[in-house]
Amino acid sequence: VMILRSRFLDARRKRRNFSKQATEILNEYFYSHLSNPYPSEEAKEELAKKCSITVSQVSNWFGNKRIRYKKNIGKFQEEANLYAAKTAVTAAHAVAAAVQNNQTNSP
Amino acid sequence: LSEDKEASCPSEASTPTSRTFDWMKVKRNPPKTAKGSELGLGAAGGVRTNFSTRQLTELEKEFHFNKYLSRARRVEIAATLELNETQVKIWFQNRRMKQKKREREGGRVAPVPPGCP
DNA sequence: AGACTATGATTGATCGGCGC
DNA sequence: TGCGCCGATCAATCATAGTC
Repeated sequence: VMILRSRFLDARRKRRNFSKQATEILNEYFYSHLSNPYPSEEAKEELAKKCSITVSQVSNWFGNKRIRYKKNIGKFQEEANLYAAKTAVTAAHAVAAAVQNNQTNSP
Repeated sequence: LSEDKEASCPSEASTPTSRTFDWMKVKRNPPKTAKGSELGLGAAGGVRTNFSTRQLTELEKEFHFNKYLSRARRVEIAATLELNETQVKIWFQNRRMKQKKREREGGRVAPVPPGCP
């Protein structure tokens, strides 16, 4: 197998990391759906659009993320808490906004 | 539509985050690539087989001729390339999916890489 | 510069569902 | 009851990008 992996055909493998924000969006979805991180085809399309990447890349990202996450959950603990807190803040803002609406719409 | 809440029965106590959900426990059965008996070679099953360049070239050539294989053709190719009929079948299966994927998102721009040389 | 790690892509093979 | 296929996923690996 030391046989030269004539993968020179995979020149397209010239990988480029996703933008910081794209990774941010993907991680946000992943950790806010940690109980079932399997986005539907529609969700993948939406994420792809937001991240400016292809649906396949979104699939690859989740595939790699799931495997690597369960391979070493501890290694992602910090990251998990970070995004958990982030979504909590977002939720808090939503609640605050809802309250505001309530006060202004139904006095 | 309500979202998925408790998709399963995670393990016992733990922090709100990082509970062990069922998807994290999923384990695939090892490949059963054992060809007949394989007494002589140690290419036993349980391991992902690496197709040689020759095998891939032949399979690719055949694929261009037929996207789908007949039973007879499959037997022929499997014998010629020293692979299981299942491996040949699966290869074509995967190859078709790969083709579909390339067609699906293949029609895009990018023929001109701006600054490179 | 070199070693080590993070990460996107590839791919042989599995899983569940469908049709015959 | 079994087989081939599809679509999604797994899991191991490849090759490169990033960090130290």
